[in-house]
Amino acid sequence: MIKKEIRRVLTERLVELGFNLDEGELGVEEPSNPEFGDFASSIALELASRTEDSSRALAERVAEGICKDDFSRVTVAGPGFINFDLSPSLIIDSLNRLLSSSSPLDEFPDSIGKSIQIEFVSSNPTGPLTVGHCRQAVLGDVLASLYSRLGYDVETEYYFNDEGRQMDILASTLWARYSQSLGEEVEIPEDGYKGEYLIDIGEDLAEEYGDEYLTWNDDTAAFFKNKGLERMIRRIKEDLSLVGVEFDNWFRESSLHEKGEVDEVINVLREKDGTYEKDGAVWLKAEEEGAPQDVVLVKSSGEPTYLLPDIAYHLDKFERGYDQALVLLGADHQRHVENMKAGLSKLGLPPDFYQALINQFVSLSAEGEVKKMSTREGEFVTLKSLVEDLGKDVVRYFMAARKPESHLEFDYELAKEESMDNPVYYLQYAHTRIASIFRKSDRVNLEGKFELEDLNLSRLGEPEEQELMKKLDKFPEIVEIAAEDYAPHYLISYGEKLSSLFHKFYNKYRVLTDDEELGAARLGLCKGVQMVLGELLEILGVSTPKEM
RNA sequence: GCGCCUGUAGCUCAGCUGGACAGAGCAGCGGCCUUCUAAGCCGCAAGUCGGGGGUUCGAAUCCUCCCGGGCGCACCA
Repeated sequence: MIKKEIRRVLTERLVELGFNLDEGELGVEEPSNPEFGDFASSIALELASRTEDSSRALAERVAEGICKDDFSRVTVAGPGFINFDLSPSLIIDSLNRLLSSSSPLDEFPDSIGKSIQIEFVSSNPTGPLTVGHCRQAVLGDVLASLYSRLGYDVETEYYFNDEGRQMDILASTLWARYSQSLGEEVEIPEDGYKGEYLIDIGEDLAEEYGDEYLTWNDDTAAFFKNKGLERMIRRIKEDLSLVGVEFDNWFRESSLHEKGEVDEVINVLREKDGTYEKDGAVWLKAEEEGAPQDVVLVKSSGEPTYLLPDIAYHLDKFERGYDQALVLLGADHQRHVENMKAGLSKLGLPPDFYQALINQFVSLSAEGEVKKMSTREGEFVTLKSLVEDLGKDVVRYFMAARKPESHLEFDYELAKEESMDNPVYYLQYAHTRIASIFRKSDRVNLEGKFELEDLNLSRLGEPEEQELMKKLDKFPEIVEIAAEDYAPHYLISYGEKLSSLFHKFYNKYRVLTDDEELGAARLGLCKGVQMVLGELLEILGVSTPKEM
């Protein structure tokens, strides 16, 4: 990465001049105006106040001493910006490194000895997954890919409640549906789950078990609870696999109770003076830890609230040895996050262990198709219907395209009808076009490989070619900051820009030309673009078709 | 009322840890296919970055107030 190199050179020079500053703190920008070079630093503007010099004079002093080998130009502009123009050889080296590596992210080690656990979706098995869950599924899955590319040890986990009131309601509703499908006059419970999915499962069970369970008793209740849970989890897994998401672990809340971890946590919290009793309930002293107000851990009925097992769950994660636990939660859980932090802080966990990424809701631009879809499905648009209508690639792309903390307005019309204008195809098409060129080229063997030794990349002198090479160089940094900022959408912005540069290049120049040396160099450039775009699409979980 | 998120072109949104004249896609208008797939390219038009103050050499970006939208403020999960 050239940017890192510039940062290093600049830091070195500043140290030489007697400044001591933290590495990485140094600002290096990519100016929007090409006149200001490939990279620019405003460091002199920031540091000038510490010296006798004007910012302009300081910039000049800094620039003077910078080794010029890697740059065709180092200039001082405006009030004291230092602008760098990269030398062609530096850019070509970068492409050369890419072409001789097995992946654009080779520079990241396979393992950095850090681990992150990512929990997402975690919807309780009482209904089908919706578009909201779908966004989270995609975000979580992409983040997991990003971290694993960076060398983290990554584990994804789905946490679900498998007992308690919700499961009882699931059981009684399912029993009612089962009975109905056998012709019995049974009403579903008032607070039951009304969606059609339980009718299907009820019918299934009726077919499989006949009238064996028509009488409601403890055994029947247990039977439908088990079956309901099993079938719902199966459906959730099926839905997730439709968008290409698979979890490493499925974690049952009941296992925490079985192992006594919930009781243990409340005891530890008591010991650490983190709780008190009021009105027959046990409260967490959350306010002391920065939460807006104290919250109930154990109700006066003796039942734990949702918070307590979740604290126990995260202690469990901590004890499993992860360095960091990231949880994706919907906007309505913001308060819960504050309570969790308070609870974990009382337990003495490191403050940065628990990380929550709050994502805002998804709304569908409600026209035509969408409305039909929601009446068919009941109250909500399901993940399944969305993917069946639009396909995995489109859904994943759209769900990852916005920053998580923004509302996502899913443009259904654009996603569905406009195959021509649909942005997801734009990236895929760039990748496919390259595949097509390779098919036409006799320099490329069947595996898409070609000889690198005789590539003369210095033939790539056109501005479009230079731009492409520079852009390719930036990919690893994009992956890094997308992971750090929990911002998968950086990949989308970058990918659209890279594809755009490629399409422009493709339109203006021919790759396969009579000038063999030039053609070979351009094939090399195409290969680089394909490697980066392929890696990017793979992280996003979007396919790379050979033909479109 | 309080807290979190959000308000950028007609629409949907980018804008990297504040940086040098604000970007993209869609929609609109006008061009480009005997040559590697036109799912593409080129051009035109379009914005007081919600509004007012402040910090700074420099603000869409930081602080503050106001206005508008989403979510939350349970012994629900």
